[in-house]
Formats: sequence, structure tokens, C-alpha cells
Amino acid sequence: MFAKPIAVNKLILQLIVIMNNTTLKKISEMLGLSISTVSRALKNHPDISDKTKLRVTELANALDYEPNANAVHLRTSKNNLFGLLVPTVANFFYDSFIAAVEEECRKSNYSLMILQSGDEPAIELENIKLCRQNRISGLFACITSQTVDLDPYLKLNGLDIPVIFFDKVPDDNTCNKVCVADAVSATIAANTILKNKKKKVVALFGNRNLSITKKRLAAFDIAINRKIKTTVLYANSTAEAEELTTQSLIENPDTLFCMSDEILAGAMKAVQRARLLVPKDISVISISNGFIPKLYFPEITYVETSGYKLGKLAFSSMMACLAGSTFVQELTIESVLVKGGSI
Amino acid sequence: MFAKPIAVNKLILQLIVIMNNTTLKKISEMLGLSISTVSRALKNHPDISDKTKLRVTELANALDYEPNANAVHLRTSKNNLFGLLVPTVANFFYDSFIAAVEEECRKSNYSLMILQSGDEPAIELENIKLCRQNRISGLFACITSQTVDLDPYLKLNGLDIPVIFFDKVPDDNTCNKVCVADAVSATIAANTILKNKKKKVVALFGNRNLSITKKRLAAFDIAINRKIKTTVLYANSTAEAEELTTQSLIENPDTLFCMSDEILAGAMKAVQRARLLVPKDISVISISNGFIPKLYFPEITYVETSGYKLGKLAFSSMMACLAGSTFVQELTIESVLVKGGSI
DNA sequence: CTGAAAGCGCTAACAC
DNA sequence: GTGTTAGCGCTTTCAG
Repeated sequence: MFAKPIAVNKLILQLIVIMNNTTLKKISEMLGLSISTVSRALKNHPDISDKTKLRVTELANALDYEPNANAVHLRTSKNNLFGLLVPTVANFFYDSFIAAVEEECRKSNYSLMILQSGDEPAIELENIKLCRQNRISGLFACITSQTVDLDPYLKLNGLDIPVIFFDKVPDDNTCNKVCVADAVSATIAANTILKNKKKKVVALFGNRNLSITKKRLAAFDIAINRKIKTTVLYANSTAEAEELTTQSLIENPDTLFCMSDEILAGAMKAVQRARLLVPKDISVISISNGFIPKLYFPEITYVETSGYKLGKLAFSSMMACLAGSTFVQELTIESVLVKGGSI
Repeated sequence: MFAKPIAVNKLILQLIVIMNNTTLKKISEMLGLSISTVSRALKNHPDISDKTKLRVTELANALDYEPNANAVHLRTSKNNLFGLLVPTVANFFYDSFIAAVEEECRKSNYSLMILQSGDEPAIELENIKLCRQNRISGLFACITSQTVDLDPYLKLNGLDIPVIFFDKVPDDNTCNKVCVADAVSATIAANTILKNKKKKVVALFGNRNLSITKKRLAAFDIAINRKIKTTVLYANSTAEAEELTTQSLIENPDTLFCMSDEILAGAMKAVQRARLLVPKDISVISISNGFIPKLYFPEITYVETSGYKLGKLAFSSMMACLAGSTFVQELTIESVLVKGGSI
């Protein structure tokens, strides 16, 4: 075999580089430098001469070099990755939560791995496993409605991976949680009803086994305190809410209270079906993320439980944990009354 | 230094393992096996004896071993990761698209990295870079409304990383795209209006610079073919749609056509404000993802442009590319008319 | 049936 | 100012 002229070797090298991904090694070979010099040059390390830095960065740019995140993470054992578990992303509460978390992640140079459980514990478990395999730095989790075994989550904590539960949180009080202020929201709504001198309210709640339902109902009850006639109904879906509302309208209530957006959507359909004018014929007030109430005219008055704000809070709580805070806490976002024209 | 009894060594080893993450090395040391044997045992390799397999898997389970995804990916140079770029996840079209893609990813053992651009080209660029660093296997991309430079995307293709554009796609026809059938949808809506013998329609479109607007308008115009009186209006937001609709109602149209959910939401607010009964006083028909139309009574008749279906289509298109198909194509999802009671 | 060894791409302590 | 070296955790020939 004859020795090939250097020029040809260089060309071959160049071709190889173009074909595959650029690596430090390839850059170093092309420049006749060591890998570490190239690495440092790219990081603008003070040890490296300006001349070398220039040569390196120019070639790196020309070859569109991007560091291999897997290699960096493996080496530094820092992943800058958060996991985020939701029942589904296709939901106007969760999607705004996700939007907020993603925004913050980008600002803080974290990546986000978003996983859907479909509200199934088996998939939830799979997803937690995936998170562990990816060596996430922390997890934002909304448990499924049937989750009983918290062990997989607690194990993460054991591995020094903070878990911030949001929205649907376990009762266990050794966990970090961020929630909407269920009790306060319901209280504000109830007080608004009383202040407006309403006399006969139909209060629509969700599945009565859900803790969110229990909390909101309890607070609502206390605030109303039997001062006015109240009919409490439980709907498991938007369709059921519509049906129950339609039935309850026979008794001519003067106010409809809806504990959530799903319920509100059903209730408003019933109101439209009955051709009632809001607020003349009937007043409406809801607890809501804010999107649905603004679809109607007049806009529905609601107590805001913002997924977006909750996301921001969850993120800051996560950062606090990562910064070493071992103080387990349950945080809530402030509830504010957003006035529409429906009461 | 004295040699320590084996029992103590084992205990120390065990402690170390508990403190940190379990690795193949640690398992192999505890069992007196080589790393490769442990690796193979865990993969149920036929070479390994059942006895060894049992010992290994038992310890691995006890220690909650999960393979380090970064190491696996680095070693195998297979990431099983897709990137997904959207303006925002907090949108009822994109969130259902994402839900569909995520579902399929899970089934096919892929992970998904979801990034929001906030409709800003600068962030879009950052996100593409992130994708490259993570050595994604493919990208689902919805470009920002101001994206002019397609080069970053084309470079991915150069690296054998397929890019499937969806929803907001570039004009360039060397790209793989999946879209809703804009023209067909608008045609179906127009024909439905004609078939119902409507005479005076107000057609509400979005920003007239958007290609989606142009396509839908052109097809709508052709289908209507000046057979009936048509007023075309352009709204840049839900609020503007409401305002324009309110003004247009003065002329007593018998039908409202809305080219999208954002427009529909505004138009319906105007209808409610004017206390018009649908469909007695006015008919309504829309192009929609399906969520908003079902909030009203009667439900709005719409031509479905499903984000969910688009997601499924995008995924299968991605898999085709990965399987080696170099056939660049623009796919569309079928448009179906979903009948409500609004026309 | 099991082990040794190389190497994926990168960082960082240590040498010179 | 630059190079050498070891090693992150894993897979996978190749030997035995």
C-alpha cells in the first residue's frame, strides 16, 4: 500500500465528517489538536489561546457541531431533565400547566419529558420507569384517579429526585404538593352568591369520590351555612351535568354554581336549551381555569384556578427542592374572582 | 491496612449501592460476576444459565435497577426520541395533536421532547438546536408564523433526521407535510350552506395573510360561486370576530360561516349578545377541531379538522420515513361533516 | 456458559 | 497553552 498524499487524507476525513455527526474527535483530528483542547476552546476556557479558539470555533460552526447531550449527561451525571406526568395533555387545565412549566424549563436550561397516563395506573408505572431510566432531575406528577400505590413515587424521593405533585395529589402528607385553593375558591363563590342576595341555588359538583369534590363541597356548604335553599348535585361528566341541570331547572333556581369547567360546559348547554337569559332569568358562577367562561355572553363570573399559575408555582417549588430545601410543603395558588356579567 | 472480613465488605458494598444509583457494575461486584454476564442475564440472553439469570434478576429487582438511558443511547447511538415543536401546547388543536403523537410514541417505545416556540423564530431556532443536541430520531414541526429560514430544518434532513411538518407548514415542496384538508373542508361547508337553501351568508375568516386563510377562502368562494349573497370578513382574533359579527348582524344574514374555532367562539358570543336563536334566527356552520361546537345548544354543525387524527397521521408518516421511505409527500386528513343542530 | 476489552462522546484532573 | 488519561454506564465482539 502506498502512503497517500496528505491532501487526499484530509479530503477523506472531511467526507467522513460530513456523512456522520460531527464530534470533538473529528474536529481535533482535522485541526491536529487534542480532543480536550477542542473541548475547552468551545467552552471559551481561559487557558486556550485566542488563535486556537478561533480556529476551533470556525471549524465547529462550519461542520454544525452540536455536543452530544447523551455523552455530556453521562459524563457529568447531570441530565437537566424533568419528567411531567399528566392523565392527558388534551385538557385546558393541564395544557396551560404544561405551557407554564415548559416556559420555565427553557429559561433555566432544563428539558421536559411529558408523559400521559391516560388515567391508567399501569401506564403511570411505565412512565415512572421511563423517568428513572432517563435519570430525571425531578418529576411533576398528577396521579391517576385510581392510583393507590405511592411507592414508585416515594422511591424517587429516596433517590434524591424531588417529586412535585399537582392538581390530583395523594392524601399522604409527606409529599410536596401544589394545588389550587379548593376550599378558598368554593368559599369565594358561595360568598359571591350570598352577597348578590340569591335565594335558591343549584350547586353542581363532580364525582363525589374525588377529593377535589369533597373539599370544594365542604367549603361551599360551610360558607352557605343553610342561609339559602341549596340543591347539591353530582355529575360525572359534562353530559351528565347538562342532564342534571336541565332537570333541576324545573324548580326555578335563581343561581347555578359549577365546581369546574367540565360541569360549567354542561350546565350552560342546559341553560341555552331552556332558553334562559343570563343573568336575568338565572345567575351562573363557576370555578374555572378561565377559558370556557369567556365563550359566553355575558361572560361567566368565575373563581380562577389557573393551570398556568399552578405550573409556575410547581416549577419554583421544584427549584427550591433542587436547591436543597427539604421542607415538605403543600402550596396553593391564590384564588381570584373574575367578574363576568353572569351574576 | 488489614484485610477486612468479606462480610463487612459486602455490607459496605450494599450501602454504597443503596446510596447511589444501581449500575451493572455494582450488581456484578456483589454477585462476583462480570459486567457483561449481568448485562446479558438481564436481557435474557440464551447463553446465560437459568441459575445465573435468576440470581441477577433477583438482585436487580431488589436494588430497583433501571438501565441508564443516556449510556444505552450513547453506546447504541439510537435515541428513540422524537422532537415536537409547537407554538404553544395550550391550544385545543395542538394539545390533541400532541396527545395522539404521545400515545403512538409510547406504543412504539419512543420518547417525546415537546418544545414551545411561543411563535418566536429565535426560540424556534434554540429548540431545533436542543433537538440536535439530543440526537433526536425525527422531528414533528409546526413553524412559527414568521419563520422564513428553513435551513435549520433542512439541515436535519441532511443528517438523516426526518422532519414532518404539520398544521403550519412551509410552502417549500421538498418537505414532508401533514395537513388538514383546507380546501375540501371549506368546500364541504359551502356546499352544506347551499344545500340548506341559505341565501345570505356572512363568512368569517382569519388573518388574510395566513396561507390557511387563503386556501379556505379560495375554496369557499369557488364552491359558493356567487350563487348567494356573501359577505367576507377577516378577524385577527376571537374578540375581533365577535365585533365584526355583531356589526354584520345588522344586515340580517341567515347564516354565519366560521373558518376556525377562534372565529367561531367570537361569532357565537355575538349571536348570544344579539339574543338570536340558532338555527331559527340564524344558522351557523364552522370548521373546527370539535370541542367548541359541542359547548353550545344546539351543537354547531362543523367540518372536522381533528388535531388528534392529524397527530396519528403525522406519526405514521414519520415511521414511514424512518423505515426508509424517501418519498416526500404532503398528506391530508379526511374532512368529515359533523352534524349539529345549527343549520 | 462466562469474562476481558474496546469504545460510544464527552469532561476534568493532572502533567508538562 | 496544550496533551494525556481515566472514566461516566452500557453493549458487543472476541476469546476461552
